[in-house]
Amino acid sequence: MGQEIAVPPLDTVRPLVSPVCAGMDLCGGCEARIEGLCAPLDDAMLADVAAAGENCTFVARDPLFHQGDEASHIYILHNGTARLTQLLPDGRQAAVGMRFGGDVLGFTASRDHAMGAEALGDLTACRIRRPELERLFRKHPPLERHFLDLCARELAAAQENLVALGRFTAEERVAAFLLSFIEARERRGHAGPVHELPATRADVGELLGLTLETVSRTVSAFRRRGWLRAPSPQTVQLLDRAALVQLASGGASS
Amino acid sequence: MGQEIAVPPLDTVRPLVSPVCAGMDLCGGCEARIEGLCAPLDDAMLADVAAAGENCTFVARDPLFHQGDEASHIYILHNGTARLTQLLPDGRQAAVGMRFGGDVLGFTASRDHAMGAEALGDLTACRIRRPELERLFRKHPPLERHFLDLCARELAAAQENLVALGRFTAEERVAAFLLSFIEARERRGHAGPVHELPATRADVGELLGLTLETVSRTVSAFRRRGWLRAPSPQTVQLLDRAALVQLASGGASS
DNA sequence: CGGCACTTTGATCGTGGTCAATAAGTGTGG
DNA sequence: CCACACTTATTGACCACGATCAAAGTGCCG
Repeated sequence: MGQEIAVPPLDTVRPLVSPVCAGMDLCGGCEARIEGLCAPLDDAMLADVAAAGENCTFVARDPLFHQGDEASHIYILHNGTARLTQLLPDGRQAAVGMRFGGDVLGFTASRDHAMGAEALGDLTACRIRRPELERLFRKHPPLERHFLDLCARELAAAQENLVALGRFTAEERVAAFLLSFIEARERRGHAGPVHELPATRADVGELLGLTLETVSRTVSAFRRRGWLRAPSPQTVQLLDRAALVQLASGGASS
Repeated sequence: MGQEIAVPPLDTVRPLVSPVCAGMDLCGGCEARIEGLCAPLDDAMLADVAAAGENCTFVARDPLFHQGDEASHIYILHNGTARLTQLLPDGRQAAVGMRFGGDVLGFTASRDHAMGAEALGDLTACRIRRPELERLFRKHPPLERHFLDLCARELAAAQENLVALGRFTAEERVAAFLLSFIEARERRGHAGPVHELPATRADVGELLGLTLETVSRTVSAFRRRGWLRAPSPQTVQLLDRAALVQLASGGASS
């Protein structure tokens, strides 16, 4: 937003799983401190935020909150992965995104959560009551500005995803997902060439508007083309990132 | 956001074309003053905002700004309709949403606009330079809060649309579009049973991730079922709103 | 009247969904 | 240690929704 804040440089693909500016460590102990990303947050403020937060832990498939619950807290993820989902009246389920250490969840303008959040694997977070957050906003105006930046970035990410869901083929979506996921992990310091995928094929399908079979077939196709290895179904290693980037960006030269 | 602000009551469908809380008149002369919607904005602040704005007018298909342009201004729409679009490298185009009087366009955290905006028909707006907006934020902290609310609502709307694009059938999308569009117009005081649609079938298709032929066929199907009338291709009148709502909400009982 | 942009409708095709069978992995209890 | 149940992944066969290609039809403006 204001102040000519630079967009992180390593964003080669649309942020399909998590907004760009994640990883601004709001209350210490987050898995990744990303330096120089957004507004510099001063230590006194961070200490206040940390003091206001209540730590909590979750295991795989624990809900952080349910769709329809009153939005009484916001959550700041420390370690682990979560996903945001919405359930339709007839039982169809869609996922809106994945969130990682440093991301903020459950910050909404409406009284209730329009979507639920659940942990994918072990997860630690801290949560802050909404009235407490309002108090922090009043005490530290830059914090409110920080949330405005966060919100604007999440919005931009969601709008890019709209384009992907509206116009991308299955292969383009899976490529975009893999790249976006791996970049989000790398940005948080997970360097290894082999990446653990904390989501089932069904989870990925819900995120991309595809069925689990299509996700499986598409990953297999990428494997056959030598674009990636999958030592196990839950791990991936990219072998030809350029080919995937080409696909994932709505490739001009296909 | 904070302060227990009520979500507008007349929202029966997901806001597919425009975020819920549009229509908060930021600089006078807007086609619709919507009372009591969000934070009450005090007159001195509104006067300052109005003074900072520069009025501008557009005709059909004029660009307000292009994808990739530097985000030097934000735009507050007064009258008319605009749409946000993104062009993919290979020429595919997607639309992210439609915007109406009272909506804010072009407010982004990155230096450049990730998407373009164009007028659909005659349009009046006022634009404010970013540095000027920053100055207003400092002078009127509630204005910054107002933008945070706006942004959070736009985010929620975009995320709902993600679910629609990921999981809805063609008929569900078209139904959701028609309802959302008509509700947005009604909320701005356009009461009549017959609504002018300032978008071609191709425009609607780009918004919904469908082709123009599918949009046309779907509208025809609704017409045959007696759910709507279309005195001309560019006008619609709903005859059975309940049936459309049923479809558009991801109907449990189909 | 001609030209043009948009819409409608039809015919056909293809991507991705659905249904189903098998395989592989994981944890539990005998 | 293996048998068993259970979850997840993979692959195949088939199908359907919506895309694509094509041809009229309609309204508007010069």
